[in-house]
Amino acid sequence: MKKTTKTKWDEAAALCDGLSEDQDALTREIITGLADKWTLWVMSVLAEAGEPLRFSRVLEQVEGISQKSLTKTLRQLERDGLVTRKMFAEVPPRVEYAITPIGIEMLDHVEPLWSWVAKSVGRFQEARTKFDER
Amino acid sequence: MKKTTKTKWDEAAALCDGLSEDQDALTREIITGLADKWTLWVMSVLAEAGEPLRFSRVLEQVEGISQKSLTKTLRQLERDGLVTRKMFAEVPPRVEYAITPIGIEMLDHVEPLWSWVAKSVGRFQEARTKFDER
DNA sequence: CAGTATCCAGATCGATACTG
DNA sequence: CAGTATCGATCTGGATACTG
Repeated sequence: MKKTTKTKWDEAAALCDGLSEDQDALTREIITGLADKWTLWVMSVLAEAGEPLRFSRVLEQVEGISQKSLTKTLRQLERDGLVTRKMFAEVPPRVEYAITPIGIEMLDHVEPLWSWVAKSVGRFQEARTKFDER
Repeated sequence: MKKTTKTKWDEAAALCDGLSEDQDALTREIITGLADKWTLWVMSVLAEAGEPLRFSRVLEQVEGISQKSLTKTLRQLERDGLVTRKMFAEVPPRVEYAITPIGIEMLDHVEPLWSWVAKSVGRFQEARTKFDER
């Protein structure tokens, strides 16, 4: 019973065994980062724009985000190579952010999961209702 | 430029538009929950076990988790219908947790993303190195 | 055994004010 | 314009102690 391959999960587990401690931790960190409040939203805004956007454009399009959180989110994304930051030596200053190819790849891999959750949301609602009315 | 379909992301966006506010929020919440420190680990332990596990077995197998965090994680998973909790009226008490079919589906949909990140971890390391040495 | 209750340290995030 | 600095409310998670 324990040795049958019940889920595709085992494949991922095998893959992880081939990673160093650091790499495994980084993998987790990237996944965790994805679920941070604003990360996906910011990335999708940049992806949908299809062109570099200034800080203030992003700030507008990601409704509800604070300047501070946007700065932090963009720095993290830049750090991981998911977006680029280009500064122009002008007055007033101009900074443009754009999604990178890896960033797009990332979104493409997140999308199926997201879609599945969205499609399954009815089942989750049901589960919660049942749970709550006990 | 803006009207071309550049990413699969647009599909997900379209899907989300068909959801109510509540459903959209719940979708996000499920995704966010996935990235919580212990969620995936606990789920994969239950999936790999292939049979119900007692609280203390899970506590052992998820190294480093505290009792409190495990309780919280399991409650959330139970609430969303991803694991079941079965209590036996015995002394000493026995409680068994098992992954549900939806839970397995969920893991199956997380796995491709996880694998991609694991495979791409080298590129992320590179990005960070470059970022740090500036 | 399987929790709950309590305390506490650290992280997070928004709001606000200030600067090159 | 695009940040940084700072403060405070909120949340998170671990350690510890206690209970049906």
